[in-house]
Amino acid sequence: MSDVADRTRSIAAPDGEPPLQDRAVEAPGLGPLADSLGFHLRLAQEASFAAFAGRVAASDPDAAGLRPGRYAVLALIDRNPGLTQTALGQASGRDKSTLTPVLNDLALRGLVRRDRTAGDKRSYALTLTEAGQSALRRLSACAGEHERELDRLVGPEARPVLMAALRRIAAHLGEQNGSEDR
Amino acid sequence: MSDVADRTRSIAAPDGEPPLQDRAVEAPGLGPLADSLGFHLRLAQEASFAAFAGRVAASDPDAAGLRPGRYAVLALIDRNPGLTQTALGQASGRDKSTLTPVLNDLALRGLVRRDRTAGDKRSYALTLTEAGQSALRRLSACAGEHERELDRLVGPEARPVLMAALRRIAAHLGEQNGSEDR
DNA sequence: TATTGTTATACTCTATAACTATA
DNA sequence: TATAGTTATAGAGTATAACAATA
Repeated sequence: MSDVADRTRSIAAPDGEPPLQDRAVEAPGLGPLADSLGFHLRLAQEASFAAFAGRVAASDPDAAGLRPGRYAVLALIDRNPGLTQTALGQASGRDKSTLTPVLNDLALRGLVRRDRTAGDKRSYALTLTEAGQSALRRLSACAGEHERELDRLVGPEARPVLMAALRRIAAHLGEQNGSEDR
Repeated sequence: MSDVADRTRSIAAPDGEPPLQDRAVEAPGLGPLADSLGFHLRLAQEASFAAFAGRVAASDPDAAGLRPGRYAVLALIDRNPGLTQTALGQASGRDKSTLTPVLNDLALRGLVRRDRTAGDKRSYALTLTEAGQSALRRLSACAGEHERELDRLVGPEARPVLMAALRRIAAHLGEQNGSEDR
């Protein structure tokens, strides 16, 4: 425990990794993370997120700032015109307070309209403006390319397996956590 | 386009979703997101993250605040004792400046030691303290349970397919984005 | 009383740029 | 000049709690 450099040289490589010397200096090993689904889920999600954002920014300078989260909001409103912010929050798994600044931003960009509903004067009916629909079309094109790239990487046989696994993880773990009332 | 409530009632359901009426009111449809790998990657990752954090908090009140990111840092240091902060950043895909507060926190908790190296006086050699090793053991137990739960959800045949797919996504999309110099 | 959306506030995670001390 | 780590700062994303308007 006294000689750090020495310990660095004498790391064992128990499971699944090539036993290298000086690995800490050259290329750190992942240890137990190397075979962790949770860890790789995070890496893949981050990479996917960044790739989508990069694709959007590259294809349309105006759409800068329309990250995946905004795309999801626009797509959900487009698909469910007239829905309320609370419903949108439930659909996207966010608190209603989280959506206020998001919708402010989207309304300020002229992409989303908030109309008071006739029935319940507390809530807003959310719809896309013309500009919002056109922005969504452009984002959808990027999303389509992105999805095709993911499909290409994953491969046609693995895709349904991957989707089913992701759905099961989200559904079953999501029940336990975070779904309290939101 | 004038009657929002009417539009809400007349949504078509092109691909893969049950054609429901009043869906915006009852249960918003996901539209193109329903079959999106990227979207489900995000949902699954968030659920996994929350489940891990919840498990840690439940099993050990002292470990509150040791989220998955901290676990990864501890595991990487344990596996690569003596590595520098820059190397740790590269291994975990974060900028070095991101790690400064993280390591401050872990050092303050008495879990990580930063020793000046003999060779290069600019860098620190990172190691776990006794407390750090014991904290990592407890976290690893939670991580193990978490991984087993993921395995159970995914199923034994799908697991290697899922891992391979996640690796490919992270590796191939990660190359294009975000890997500039970090 | 309960619910919709807003506000105030705070916390986490992340990054860039400028700085220091070394190299 | 270049690198290791820190600091200052900023921004995105998230949440909780309290509030006003409405139900």
